[in-house]
Order: sequence, then C-alpha cells, then structure tokens
Amino acid sequence: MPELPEVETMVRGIRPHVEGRQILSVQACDCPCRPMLIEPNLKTIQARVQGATVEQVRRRAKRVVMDLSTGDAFVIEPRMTGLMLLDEPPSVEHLRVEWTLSGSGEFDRLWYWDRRGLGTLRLLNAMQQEAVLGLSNLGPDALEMTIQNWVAICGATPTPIKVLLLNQKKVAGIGNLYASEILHLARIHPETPARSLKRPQIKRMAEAVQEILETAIRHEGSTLGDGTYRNALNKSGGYQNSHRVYDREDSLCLDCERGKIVRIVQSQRSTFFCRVCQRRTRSSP
DNA sequence: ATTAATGTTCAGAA
DNA sequence: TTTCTGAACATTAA
Repeated sequence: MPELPEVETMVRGIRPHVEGRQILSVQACDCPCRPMLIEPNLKTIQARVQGATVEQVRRRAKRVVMDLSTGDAFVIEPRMTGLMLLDEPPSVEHLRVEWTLSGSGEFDRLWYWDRRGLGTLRLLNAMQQEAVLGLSNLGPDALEMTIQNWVAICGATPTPIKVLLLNQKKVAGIGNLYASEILHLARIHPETPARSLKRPQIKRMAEAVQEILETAIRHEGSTLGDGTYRNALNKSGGYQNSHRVYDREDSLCLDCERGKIVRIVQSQRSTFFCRVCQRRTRSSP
C-alpha cells in the first residue's frame, strides 16, 4: 500500500512523538506468522541501539528512516502492507517490531505492523545508508524532480511512461496507484514510449506529479477497499475518495464524462486510464 | 478453488 | 552487456 504519500504521512505522524526520544528497547513481537526480514539479527540490533537517541525521522522514497545519535539508522521498507503506529494497532496478530521509548510523551511505544510481512527492517551504518538510500540506488525523490530531470530520464528510452514512473532507480516514490492518477491528470496514454513524449507533455506530467502527490499527502494517503492502510494513529486516509481512475474500471471518467475507465496490464501490474482523455501519441505502439 | 492486491528482487531468457 | 518477464515472498478477501 504505502507509496510516497502514505509513507510521508507515516513519517509526519510519528515524527513529533519519536524525535528526541531515547530507545529503551527494540523487540520482535511474537506473532504467529513467518518472520519478516530483519538485518542484522535482532541481538546485534539491540546491542547497537542501546541508549541511542532518535535524532531525526524522515522519508526517503517509500522508506521510513530513523537517524540515530550513534550514526546508525533504522530503515523501514513497508512494501505492501507495512504500517508505523503509535498506538492501537489494527490487530495484535501482525505486530512485528516494538520500540520502547524513554522519557515523557503521549506515547511510549512505536510499532511496525505488517499483515503480509513483505516489508523489511534494517539497521544501517553510514556507508550502508549511502549504498541503500543514495542516488546510485534510488533516483531523485518524485517531489524533488526538475524538468531537466524528467527530460533526462525520458531521454531515449522506449519504455512505456507508466512503467518508467514505477522505476525507482529513475524516480523514487511513485507506485502503481499514483502512476495511473498522475498520467490521467497529465492526459498522457500510459503506453506512450517515454522518448516520444514532447516538451509540453513532460511539463504537464511534472506538474501532475506535484499536484497528485501533494494533494494525496494533504488527504493523508489512500486507504483502499481492504482497509489496510492506516496512519500512525490507526485512522484511514482520505484520498481514495478523490481517485480519478485507479480501481475505477468501467466507471465513467469524471473529467470528460464520456469515456469509460479501462484497465490494462503493464509489467504485471494493473494500469487504469481513460481512452478519451488519454490519447495515444503518434509513435506509440 | 482461484485470483488479485499500494512493492521489490532475482533467475533466466531475449 | 543490457533489458525484460515471470515467479517469488505471505496473507487476505472477493
């Protein structure tokens, strides 16, 4: 679930309650499911974070980063169903990790909850942080992209633009849901080869990225039908009520009120778009 | 019973 | 060498 707006919402939710606090303990919850990936092993993590202070909570792409006073950082990758929570988890069953925080505050615990358990928790030193979070591994954050960045990544590649938007090495933070939303707002057909996008289209796309992601953040992300996504206080997001095309197959396009939303598959993922609003470009397949 | 789901990675093929 | 596809990871709900 979590794409950039959901991860940003998690970070904003926990930040005021976690920054400046000392870590008293980190524990893996004994949940009956298969264990998630934790690196290095928990014993090593516990020894390394003993008494450390959380200096900063931030987002990098779709990851939550907690910078510690020791120079190490927790990097949490929620993948499909991971959540950072301050209290009242959706279920005790899928609690995975529990941090206990020192000092006074509204909350004395922080949890990582993950139903499917595809997410990961890693404690990284400075060098590992650079390797995992740096520009050699992840492209610029979607909200930091310049027009020049967009022109450069669209460059000479025949890759369909929707697929390019999901490539985290080119641009980091956009996921399957928001890629469809962005291209609908920009009125670009998702199968358009990136290299055939013209300047005005690239500009529209760049603006759509900002508009869609910022609005989604303002609405605290999208909680889809299965209700999995929750903010740090276990409340649903609100952006699902503003979706233009995602999961609206066969519904009428809200913009043109003529076209039906269609669903296609690209790179094994669903893409939704309006045939009327998002016409193919000349050299599209 | 089958299928698909907001993400990433890896093996193997092209 | 590079790029793409399919499968895998684990769980749940339609």
